[in-house]
Amino acid sequence: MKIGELSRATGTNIETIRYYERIGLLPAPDRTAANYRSYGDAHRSRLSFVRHSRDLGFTIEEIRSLLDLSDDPARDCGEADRIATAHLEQVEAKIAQLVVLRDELARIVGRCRGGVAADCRVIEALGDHRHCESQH
Amino acid sequence: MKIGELSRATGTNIETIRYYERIGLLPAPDRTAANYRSYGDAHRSRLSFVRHSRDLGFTIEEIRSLLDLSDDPARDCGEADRIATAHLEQVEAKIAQLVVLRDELARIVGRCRGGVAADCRVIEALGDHRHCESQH
DNA sequence: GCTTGACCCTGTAGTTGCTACAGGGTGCAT
DNA sequence: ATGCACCCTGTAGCAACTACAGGGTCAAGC
Ligand SMILES: [Zn+2]
Ligand SMILES: [Zn+2]
Ligand SMILES: [Zn+2]
Ligand SMILES: [Zn+2]
Repeated sequence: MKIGELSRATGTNIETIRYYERIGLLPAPDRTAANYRSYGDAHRSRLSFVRHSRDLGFTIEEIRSLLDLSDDPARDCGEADRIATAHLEQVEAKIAQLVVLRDELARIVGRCRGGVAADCRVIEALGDHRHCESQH
Repeated sequence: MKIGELSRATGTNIETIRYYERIGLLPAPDRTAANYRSYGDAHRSRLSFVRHSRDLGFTIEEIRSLLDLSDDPARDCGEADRIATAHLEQVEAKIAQLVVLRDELARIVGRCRGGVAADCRVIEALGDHRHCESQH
């Protein structure tokens, strides 16, 4: 499989595939006589793992650890659990933070009654946190 | 006011203040004989506006537009409203996306029963989106 | 046999919003 | 005069890509 096929098979940008190779997330594949990268099924499933994990929000370093783990099938899977649980907690924290932001923004947007910038409640609210009802 | 005082007054890193000046978000202040930046109240309130807007998640370019608007008090404030409303919608979209992610992650994490990596349901789920119940 | 177009290669620079130096100058107290 | 806190410029780093520039390869069609 050439890089374009792998790209289509996994929905990954070609430049991203080369990037993953450069940072050591994907192993360097064999090359054809013309120096083209030549991938097999193992590459495809490894890249799918990476993309799916990225889609779920894991960082590259987290994925690196998860790949190390799955490369070593006899190891205890506790670390995978820890990484995934920590990530879940981060997502929850991020949601909580965005919800506070959303409520504050909705309050701010709702105050605009039109008119000139000098009288705009939106601009006033952005200039002074004391108009806010939440910490953020 | 020297840059350190402005930094303390607004809770902004000194390097960040210089960065904002470099990208044209804050006007270059006067300098003392020793070439130190010297700020006044107008700078302080402009920087507060910037920081507060950043805390609310606006991008630098959005803040640039908002500042242009507030520099021109006779202009109609409709654009401020549009920027803030668009940003609110983005925050809502991001929350919705993270909620989907959180639910999927919670499902994945909940499936780990311990044991070796070869049998881990977390690693299995990360490798194959077909185990997922949502699009993400 | 020669061109056209799709594909591939390397290497580098750009994105966002900062943050962290390195290597130097200034100002005040002891 | 020497320490220390503070200031200056300029550059490089972070995450995770993305976008070229400038070149090579290969099969199809004329
Ligand atoms: Zn308004
Ligand atoms: Zn606020
Ligand atoms: Zn497990
Ligand atoms: Zn999935």
